[in-house]
Amino acid sequence: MIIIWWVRRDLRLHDNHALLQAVEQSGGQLLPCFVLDETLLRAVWTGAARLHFLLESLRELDRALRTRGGYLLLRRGEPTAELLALAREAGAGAVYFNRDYSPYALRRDGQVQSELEQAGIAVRSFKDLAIWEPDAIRSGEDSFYTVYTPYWRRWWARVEAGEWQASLGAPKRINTPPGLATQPIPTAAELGFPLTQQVQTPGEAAGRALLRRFADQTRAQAIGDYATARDIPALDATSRLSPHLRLGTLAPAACLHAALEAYRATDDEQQRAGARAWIGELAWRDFYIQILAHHPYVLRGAFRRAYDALAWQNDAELLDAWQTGRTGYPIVDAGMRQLNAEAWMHNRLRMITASFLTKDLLCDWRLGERYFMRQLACGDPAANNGGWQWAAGTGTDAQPFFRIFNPTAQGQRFDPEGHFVKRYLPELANLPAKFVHEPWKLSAAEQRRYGLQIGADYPAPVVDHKQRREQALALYRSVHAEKQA
DNA sequence: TTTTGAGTTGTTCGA
DNA sequence: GTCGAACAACTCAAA
Repeated sequence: MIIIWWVRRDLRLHDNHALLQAVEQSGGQLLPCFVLDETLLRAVWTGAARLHFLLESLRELDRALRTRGGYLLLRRGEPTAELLALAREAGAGAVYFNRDYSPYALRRDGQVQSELEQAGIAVRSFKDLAIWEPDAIRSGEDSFYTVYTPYWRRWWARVEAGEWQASLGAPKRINTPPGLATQPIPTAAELGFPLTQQVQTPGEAAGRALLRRFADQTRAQAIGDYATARDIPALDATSRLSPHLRLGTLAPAACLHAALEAYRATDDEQQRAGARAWIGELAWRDFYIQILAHHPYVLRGAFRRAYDALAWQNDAELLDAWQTGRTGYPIVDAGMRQLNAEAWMHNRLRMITASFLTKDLLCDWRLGERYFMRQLACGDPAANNGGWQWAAGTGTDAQPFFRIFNPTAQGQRFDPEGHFVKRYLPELANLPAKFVHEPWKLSAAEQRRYGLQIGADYPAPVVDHKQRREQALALYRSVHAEKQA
């Protein structure tokens, strides 16, 4: 039987559950098909960087398929219609794909399943995107967790108990019938999304190489140092795997497998803590996938609905200053300029910039959420929404609302010498460490000495943190008072 | 059913 | 400069 492998956000040949099953069941008679869905091209959350990463990874996937006797079929249009047409054209008896859990994906996949089955075509889907799927981790009451820590305990207990197993490997030989209609893979620019960012290398080979670099016990010790070094943005101490996990050029299962090897290979408690911290990031990913699957309304409003009443100011000029990295707070601006330049931002900076937009600029977290989605190669609705709601204090964990990041203190704590800030704000290059996170404190003479005129070469702070902090506290208190009323 | 302990990542203030 | 307490109340999860 010929089987269609419906390629979605699993752009790889290794460790791919739907692909492995499809090859096994079809004896290699496989039609790998990606449907470029016009709905996604029109979505407000789509950005050039992620589209570029997707398309170039598809190009690489096609090349990899060709070395094994196959090729990629690219279709454009509505997935149900395209898959149905392809199945009829090629005489395929089944469609296999890996499950996805966003509201849009669930709706789309449900429709594909029912319409194809009505047409006599079998549909099978597989766990692949998550380590544990949304329904898999339940509390004692058989309900779903909404707090991370107990979720993590259960998640990790099941892994440690050996309940989790990956099926790893790649098909050696694929036989795709020749002569089927396929379209050339376009570039992002050809689809109306000119690329302006320096995006990291897409594709499966790059993803696997990054994981090897990060997990390699003998050389980098990167996983082992992760727990402490990951907070220093000037260091290259994070895995940089987020876009690969977003588009599936690397398997989450391969990540967990590598991290468990590192974890089990040592008795050194710091090393184990580092590995566990990184594994925790995979659990966070599952956690927010699960939150979105069970509470799809979070894409429209606050997880804790009372916080929908927050009266944001949404000042357009302040939002623009934040987006373009011109707030006058160096650690915030460096983070935003990293995002704009590279379609990626260090996690510590994501927290700092998100806190600043919501609690210093008093802008709705959804404005930041949308901007991140457009700019990030790794932008994922579940993780991005979870992160923003956490920063805004509207989300799953009961973060005290008075936990407001101080951009100066955060800079001094996590970038004490200003190495990171200076990399993205060259105008601050001559400043001594003492001033690098508060350049507005330079006297006129010092501004001349260091070649930096505040207000001309670099902006004065657009808001006063101390004052805005009080305003944010009052804003959140007002919602709290309303809840009591 | 009731009770109890705890909750990713922080800041400020005053001793 | 360092340290500990205060900053609120609420909800979740499990005993």
